[in-house]
Amino acid sequence: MLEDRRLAVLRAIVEDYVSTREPVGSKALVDRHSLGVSPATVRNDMAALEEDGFIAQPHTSAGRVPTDKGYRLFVDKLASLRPLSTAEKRAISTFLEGAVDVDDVVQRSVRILAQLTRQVAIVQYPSLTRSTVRHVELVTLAPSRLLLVLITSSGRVEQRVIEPPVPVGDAFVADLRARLNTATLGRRLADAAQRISELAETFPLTDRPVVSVVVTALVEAFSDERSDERVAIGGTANLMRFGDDFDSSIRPVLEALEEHVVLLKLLGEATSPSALTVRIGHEVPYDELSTTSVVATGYGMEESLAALGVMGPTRMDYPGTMAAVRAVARYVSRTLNA
Amino acid sequence: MLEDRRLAVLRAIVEDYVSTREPVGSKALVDRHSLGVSPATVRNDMAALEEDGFIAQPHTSAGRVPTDKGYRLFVDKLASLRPLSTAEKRAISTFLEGAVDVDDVVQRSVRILAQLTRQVAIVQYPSLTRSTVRHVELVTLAPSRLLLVLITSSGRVEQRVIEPPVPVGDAFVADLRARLNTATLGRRLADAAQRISELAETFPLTDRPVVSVVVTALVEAFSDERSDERVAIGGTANLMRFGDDFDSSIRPVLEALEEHVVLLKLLGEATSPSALTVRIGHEVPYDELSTTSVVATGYGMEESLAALGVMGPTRMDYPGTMAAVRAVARYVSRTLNA
DNA sequence: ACTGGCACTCCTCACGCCGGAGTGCCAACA
DNA sequence: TGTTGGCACTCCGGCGTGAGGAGTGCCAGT
Repeated sequence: MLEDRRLAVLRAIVEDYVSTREPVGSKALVDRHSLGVSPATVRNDMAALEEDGFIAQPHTSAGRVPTDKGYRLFVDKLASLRPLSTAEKRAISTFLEGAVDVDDVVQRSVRILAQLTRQVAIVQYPSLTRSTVRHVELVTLAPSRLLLVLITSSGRVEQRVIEPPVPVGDAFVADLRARLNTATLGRRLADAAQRISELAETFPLTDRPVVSVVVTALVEAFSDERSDERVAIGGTANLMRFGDDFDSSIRPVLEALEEHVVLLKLLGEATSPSALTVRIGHEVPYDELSTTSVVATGYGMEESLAALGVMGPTRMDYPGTMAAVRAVARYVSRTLNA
Repeated sequence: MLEDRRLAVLRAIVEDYVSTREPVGSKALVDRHSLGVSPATVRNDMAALEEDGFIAQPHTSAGRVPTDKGYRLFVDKLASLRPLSTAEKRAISTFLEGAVDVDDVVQRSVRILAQLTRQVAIVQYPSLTRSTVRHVELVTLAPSRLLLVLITSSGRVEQRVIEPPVPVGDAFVADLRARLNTATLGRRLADAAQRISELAETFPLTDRPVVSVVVTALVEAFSDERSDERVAIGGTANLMRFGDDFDSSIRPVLEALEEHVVLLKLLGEATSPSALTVRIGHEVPYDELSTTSVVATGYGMEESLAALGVMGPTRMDYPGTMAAVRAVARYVSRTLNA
């Protein structure tokens, strides 16, 4: 009972602080929430919460502000995901359905996510590594110039221009193409790379040099992780709403946004599509971002798996943000799968 | 002589204001520049310049600040492009040479441009419309599922998945592929679109429905201007250096950066690779951006033409910025052409 | 045409004051 | 034991005042 009320007080503090952006005092708290007790009682609870490190006061005799630990408890124990309105769901759904290819899906996702959460949104491009080979195409552009095209089940297309050491005939190319396809079709990329490396050895020695360059290029395309490293960003203008101190709060975020490696690390741990990862303040693995939180999750099916999320001030609307991130991830997964 | 000195005073005011960010007074001017006259004389000149609308004072008895008109005169008449150091040239050159494909060139350009100018850099992806068809590939993914891949001379690849109304055989696909290629190879995209529209009519009536969807998709890919509309952005963190008012100065820029259409319009007029376009303050076609300037230019050869530039406060280092923009454009053109 | 001097304007910053919100503590009460 | 009202205390933040300084415009002198 006593514990219960303290948690209720913490919840109220978090909610008020998130919406007002100002330290919240005992009086204001009982006014705005029906806690059924007097301010004096609340003060006692606050003192206890502060003792335990869940809240803090910026200055003596100012209102209380949640600490990172306080937000953590709030997220873990107190927050129920606020379900999105059907209008919002519809918006996500129809907006994503308009996408014409994978890139477009990613770009639309980042927009809708930024719009829903009113934070900075980050979406990682789907990874190739878990997807499978849908088709390998080998085209003669010129006698000693081949075009290699790899199409994956995730809908991504990688291409390479290859210049074999000696000119090759059409028949040879056709044969090679057929063999490459039978060896790799439907396999996972890492698996397929293995297969074609073996495949090279079944060719007569005279053809080896040509086969070798093709295989090398293809293996490179398989393991090409550039698309893993790509991210789309949106909602930068929402940084304005931080309203916080310029230098200590916004600059690091803008700088992080330029460093895609950093963003990937922030999204990094969130690989599972089922779980939401929430990093609050100092839990974020960069000191400069210690006043920001990251809410992320994985999306996609096994064959094209990546992460998306948002970045914002620790003082953010966790229930709403978490719900939005989860919802967008689900719809994106569904869209990609269709 | 008298006119000459007034212009010298204007130049000095612009330079000082750009570097100090503070209104500049007559005393400070004669101290920092060897004008050979007394502050009182300078004051007279200033009064005349203000009369003509080239400078203004924020408050009575404060220093003078250049107006948009003043900056305009400065860039038109007074500014000599400050040549880049050889170290900077080397940096641009080697950095761009490391690029592996067109996308990479664009992304590297935007980085180097942001770094050199310390402003927000914008680079439009090269346009397809002037490039030629290098190869059209048609692949059977499933009996009634085709993949269409278009490779252009600019190195860009567009792909579409097509679902023909009836299943098609491999022989038919091969024939269609051959015909598409002979009809379009080496032609400009707009031209090629024309050809294949005609091509459709040479097929027997029974095949028309299938041919039709393929042709439609290909024409769409030809005329697809999405790549025209794509832009890369960098140096957002440089916004911090504005140091100006948050809301009136930075917010509109951040918002513009989200609206790629706006950015394209800003770059829009700059299509010629030879000329620099400088829009100062109110000359920028958006009211919200009336405290920012845009320096842009075209880049690339005829077959892949686009624009790049930077965006910053009107109070920017025009000589340096213009030189950097021009230099990067040249190096990018050279890199793309190689 | 340029210069030095001078009175005037007006911004900026520092200081000090005061009000108000909030706290902690205590004594009283259920 | 937990809750409540009262009370003295703290300290932030806004505001008016005043001194200082940078800059201007004007005028008379060269």
